[in-house]
Amino acid sequence: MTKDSSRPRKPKRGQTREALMAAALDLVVKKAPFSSLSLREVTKRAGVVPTAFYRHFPDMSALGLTLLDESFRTLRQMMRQVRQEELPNERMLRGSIETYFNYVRNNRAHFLFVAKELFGGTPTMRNAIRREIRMFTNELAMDMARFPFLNHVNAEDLQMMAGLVVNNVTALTQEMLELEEDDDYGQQQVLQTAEKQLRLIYFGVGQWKSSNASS
Amino acid sequence: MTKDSSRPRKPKRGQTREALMAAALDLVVKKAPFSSLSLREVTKRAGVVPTAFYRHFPDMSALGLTLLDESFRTLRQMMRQVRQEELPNERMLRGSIETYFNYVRNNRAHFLFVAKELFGGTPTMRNAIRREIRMFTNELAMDMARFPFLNHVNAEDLQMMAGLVVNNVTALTQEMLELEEDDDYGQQQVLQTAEKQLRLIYFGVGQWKSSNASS
DNA sequence: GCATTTCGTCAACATCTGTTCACTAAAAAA
DNA sequence: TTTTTTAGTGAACAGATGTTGACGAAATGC
Repeated sequence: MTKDSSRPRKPKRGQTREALMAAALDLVVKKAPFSSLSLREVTKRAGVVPTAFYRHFPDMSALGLTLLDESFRTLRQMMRQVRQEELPNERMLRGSIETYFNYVRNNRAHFLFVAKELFGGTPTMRNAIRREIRMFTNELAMDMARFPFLNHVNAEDLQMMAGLVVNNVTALTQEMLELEEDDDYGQQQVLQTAEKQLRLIYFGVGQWKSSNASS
Repeated sequence: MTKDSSRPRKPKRGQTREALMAAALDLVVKKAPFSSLSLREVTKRAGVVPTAFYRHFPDMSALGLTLLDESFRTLRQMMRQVRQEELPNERMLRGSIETYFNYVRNNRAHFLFVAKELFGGTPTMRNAIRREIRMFTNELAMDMARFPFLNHVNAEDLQMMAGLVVNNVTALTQEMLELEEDDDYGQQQVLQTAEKQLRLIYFGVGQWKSSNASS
């Protein structure tokens, strides 16, 4: 009986970790929130046996945190790049927005993952995400502090303004994620809305007087 | 053999439906998103046997939709009440905000449920929620259209402005829900931020000129 | 009063879950 | 090379899951 002399049935060795992460991300995109994925489901999609999972992660929540880290690592570096491009003014707005939303478009899976975990995840997960968002807010506030025309605005109010921007961009991102991947018209629509809304905020900021309580 | 002559072991009859809904809501608050609740879990907490579930709902997702309806029914009526209280101006802001956030505080469970389903739920669920939110946005835009000082703003831009407000209030609501129920300081903080942010938007709206494309 | 429908219980099923343990092929270290 | 460590497989477990069907008590209709 001619036994099959070549047996590279599992030629991939050392790539299982990445396969697991990709599988999980995939399932999140086209099925359910991460919190409701089962270990077996993920391993099945990754093409490995369930027990192989434990060679790479102690449990599902560890996978989740790793995925979260991956999601934000690339996002952070993009944000840094956007921030040091130009000094902000009304003209810069459009460019930044386009850069950001293009990034969202090209990293749909990661954003979907984060969006679903922002509320559906474990407390640990939720806190991690909120910490990142707060960090973005802080950085934005610091950037704004460097504008001459915002000199008279105190730190607390700068934080408030940055929060307003971040809240809105977050909401628009979620709106964008709900659209079909090929719905170019809808995406353009969201982008235009975003630009207008940020410009409106920009106007409001110009009118703001920090010291007022009720005068 | 003295048999127990009184056997009111399950004296509650006809209240199971409410018990199931309450149980589900309870579990959502202190455990996990609705999507990850199991039928057995819910019935156990409701104090009934799993099969009793089917007397009231065909499956879990039906329960979810009912819960969603309940959540929005009370919210809608409150919004209507707030809207017809006064004509909006800067002074009205504080009152409306307080009313709204008090309502959030008193209906924590329902809001938590909605927040977690907004992204974690099934497509059906998500669409239902987004439709409600869009309705609020539309109503707000219609209210704004009645202000004299917004006469020169076209319908599309009114929609955009209303969207900005709703986005932000939604985000702040979520922030509020993340706080402990007895964290009075934190809640007050969010409320103050909300007021400032809405006032800033109010300023921006005052500066807005609809017709401008780039001039 | 009796008949019927409503509504909850109980037992049982097939399926899926996370996790264990022993085993082995491949890769790295010696 | 030989040895050791790494990273996969496979069988098996106890428990939880959704759903079925037959049964009975309470509520309702007549």
